[in-house]
Amino acid sequence: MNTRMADHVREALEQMIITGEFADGERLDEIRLAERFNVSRTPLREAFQVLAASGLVELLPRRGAFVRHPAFHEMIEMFEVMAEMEAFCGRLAARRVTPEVLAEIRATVIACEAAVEAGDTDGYYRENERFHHLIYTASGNEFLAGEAQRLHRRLQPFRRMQLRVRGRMAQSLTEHRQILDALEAGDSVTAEAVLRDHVAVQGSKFNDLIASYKQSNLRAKPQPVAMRG
Amino acid sequence: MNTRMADHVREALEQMIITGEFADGERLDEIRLAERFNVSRTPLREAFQVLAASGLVELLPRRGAFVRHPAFHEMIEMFEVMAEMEAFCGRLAARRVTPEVLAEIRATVIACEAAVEAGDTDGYYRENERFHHLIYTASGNEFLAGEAQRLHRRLQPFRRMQLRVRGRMAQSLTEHRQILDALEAGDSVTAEAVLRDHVAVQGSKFNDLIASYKQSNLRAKPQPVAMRG
DNA sequence: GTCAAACTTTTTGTATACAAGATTTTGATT
DNA sequence: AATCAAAATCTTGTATACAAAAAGTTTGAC
Repeated sequence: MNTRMADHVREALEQMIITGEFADGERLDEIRLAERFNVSRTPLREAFQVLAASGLVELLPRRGAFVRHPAFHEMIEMFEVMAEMEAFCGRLAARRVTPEVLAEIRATVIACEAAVEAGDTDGYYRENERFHHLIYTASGNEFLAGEAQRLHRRLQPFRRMQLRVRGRMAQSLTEHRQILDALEAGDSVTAEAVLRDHVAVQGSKFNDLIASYKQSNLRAKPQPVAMRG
Repeated sequence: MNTRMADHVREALEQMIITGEFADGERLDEIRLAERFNVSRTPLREAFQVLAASGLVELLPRRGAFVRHPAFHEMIEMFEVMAEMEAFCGRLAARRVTPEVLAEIRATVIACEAAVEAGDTDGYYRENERFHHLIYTASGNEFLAGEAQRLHRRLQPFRRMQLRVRGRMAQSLTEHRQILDALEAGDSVTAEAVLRDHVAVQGSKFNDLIASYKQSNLRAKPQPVAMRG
């Protein structure tokens, strides 16, 4: 357990930002937040530094901390990178995955099947997270796994939007099974290709994403180019 | 110009860590460093948070900030990811590069040729940095470019070690030219493949890296597994 | 009514103070 | 001499104080 207030505050703010509690460009008021979390400004400002490092807020010197939601094109860019990272994980995993991790992956696919049959979206979401996390681990490259997990986390809210689309869960499951098969067969080419398509935003997924992005409160407000970094 | 002491201190510490001024596992003494930089502990600690976020130091609650050099296998993992990111940049760049950026890339290759002929290692190093940075930009994916640059920066000292190896500069240059040709031809397959091999640590490069790693003062001290994250 | 200069209020960045948790030292005991 | 516990010392984490910069407000000239 971590006893540092700064860490606690960082986690809380991170969650608040990711769940869209602040509008894009909104200033994080040190004094109000300090009161709200019952801490002084010192740990709060330490939290700001970390949030800025992960890109969730932008620190303008002598102006303050401003929350920064990705513009639509930035989100597309992030998904493009995510797809490639997962594809790479899959390629490595097909060669390196251990029997233990493979067994765990198999278990999540079975759990996903159950969730789809039960129409349990939350359950599916949870198992889906576990599936992807395991793919990262299976790559046998801890650094890669860490980076993939970091980006995955960043995209969490947008992925959640996506899963709500009708029929998306069933299609996702089919792909999970294909990936599992490829890993079991040691087929790195298929594992890579299916994972890339699984994550990439293309075809009808693109239009679905536009729709959910517009509805969400994680939109970036359109701004003159000059104001953006 | 940034007037914040915290930022200045962060940059200075970053450079000191990257250039091997601290041993792996060494504790960063807040009081001594505060005196050295002529600041109080507050901005110093803000700098620590950012350094921790980028993995340069590890923050152990109520114990302090400890510098963290990558173990050899971690460095190999980072290069594996770097190779893949650059390969991806190359693939995208072959399709998306603008005439302006392509012209700049051409210019760096010419400058690299001059540096090799003059035996100017520093000059080559500088142009090499510019070349890779331009490849990232050419991908047309700003997020990808940012992440690639971040990792590139992290690997900076190890790459520098590598370039000192005899004959390495000339081989690097040949590959730069091949990459440029592929981009001009819009040949994404070749651009991707050559860039991957260009960055990847394999074959004789692996042995060279072992040698320079051992000599450098960026080694991680071997530790019982339990003590590592 | 508009604009800008001067003043006021807020807010940031940094220093300092202090409590609580680690670490080291000391000294007693075996 | 080795071991352990209590005391002393050092460090971290947080609160608070304060100077300087930014934002907001008033006043006055045109």
